[in-house]
Amino acid sequence: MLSYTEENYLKAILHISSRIEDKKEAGTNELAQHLAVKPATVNNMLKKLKEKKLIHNERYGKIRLSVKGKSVALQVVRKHRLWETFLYEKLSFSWDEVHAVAEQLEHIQSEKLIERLDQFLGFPLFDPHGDPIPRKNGQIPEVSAVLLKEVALGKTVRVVEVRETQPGFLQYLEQLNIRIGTRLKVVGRVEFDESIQLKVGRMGVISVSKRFAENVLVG
Amino acid sequence: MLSYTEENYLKAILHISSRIEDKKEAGTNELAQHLAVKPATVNNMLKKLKEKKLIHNERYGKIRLSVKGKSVALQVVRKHRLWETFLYEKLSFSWDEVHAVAEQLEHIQSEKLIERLDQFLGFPLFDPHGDPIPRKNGQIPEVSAVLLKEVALGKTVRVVEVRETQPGFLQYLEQLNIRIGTRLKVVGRVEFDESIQLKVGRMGVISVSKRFAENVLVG
DNA sequence: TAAAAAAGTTAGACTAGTCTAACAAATTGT
DNA sequence: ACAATTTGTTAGACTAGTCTAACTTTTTTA
Repeated sequence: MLSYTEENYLKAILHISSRIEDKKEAGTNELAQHLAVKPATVNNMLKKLKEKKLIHNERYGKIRLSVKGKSVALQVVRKHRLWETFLYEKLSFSWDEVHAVAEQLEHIQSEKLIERLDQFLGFPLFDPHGDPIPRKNGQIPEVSAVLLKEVALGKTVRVVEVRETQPGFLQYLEQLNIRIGTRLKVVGRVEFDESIQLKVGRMGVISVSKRFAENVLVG
Repeated sequence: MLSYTEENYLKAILHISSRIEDKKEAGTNELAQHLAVKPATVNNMLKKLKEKKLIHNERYGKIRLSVKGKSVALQVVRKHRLWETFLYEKLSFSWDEVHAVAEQLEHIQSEKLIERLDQFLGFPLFDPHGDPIPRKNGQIPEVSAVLLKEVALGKTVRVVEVRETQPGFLQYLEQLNIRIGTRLKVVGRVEFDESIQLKVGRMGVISVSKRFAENVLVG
């Protein structure tokens, strides 16, 4: 049985190494920042995770999850996203409130609880932010989605997932009336700052930044 | 914000000191046994709890919760019992499975979560075991109820609680048109098998078993 | 009522997870 | 290419919670 802390390290490694954007392996500093601890602390923990064969890592080298480590991390993510779904759908939490509480709930140890919760929620494939919920066997539902940034002018698409989960961003989306499933039409592009003009549902046209368009996935 | 461990100590003190049977104050050994740690460990923790003004205790003296300590302990119990109710009612856990998982869930920190859970469950006053669920303000629902079995001949009473909540039993009650609030009049008793004759509402007389009468609380 | 038993306390040590400060290796940017 | 910067490592210390072993106080009982 892994500790709360160990689980968090594995989850953080998974998150960092599955960010496609840049490279694909986690480093000590990056991990430290992600977990809000000091690099020395990370280093210390890496030694333990290596001994437990949950990660591969050699001195001054990058950090990779072992098969076992990845499986644990995926189960933690599964629990996190199932709880988010529960909070959102059953307890009417708002989009931006679910994350913090799910951070705690994801560490509850009970196979049966998760099985039953999954069932109670109707075996959802995606959480309220549109992120895929790993299955019990570690499989991840496909998200055939594309960054809003990549969508051709004139196309109409549907919001499928939101990358950035900080409350401020989610509240902004809420304010713009954009949520999972909302239809968007790309009606313009501004070269100068790479911002994009969108028609939201049947409302007016709004302008969103490049950064915004990199954090919304559509399909 | 108290730690998981501190909360457990307070809860244990509350439990021990509210067992009316014997005396009413907790001792170091008793507490140690209840928490599955050594007396020395308890002693160590008592020092901390005393500093934080959560308990009253002097050298070689008994241990009592302070007002603040009791309030914390009651909230932990509240959370525990709400989660038990959730597991039982919504996730179909059985009577004997709920406790272990609720032990973990009771330490999740989120006011809102508990408020919403309470609401989601319909503000229950008693958990699946019939134990009262302390309210947000620390008030404990009165259990001024009596087993149907104990009711004197000729008396009319109202169903207050059902101890046994297995589906079969509940379906049986449904069939007899008995639910929370139903008026019952005890119109007869059979020595031989301790069964009881009841008049239900303004319907006819029925006969229920001893076992039945031990699982219905009235007041 | 005093010896035995039970209950409670203290000192000192260990583990997990964290920190700071000093140091070492790798990367980068002219 | 090599100095500067970034990244990673090590040693040593701290806190929370636990332990064992030795000790003290209180309670029980012969």
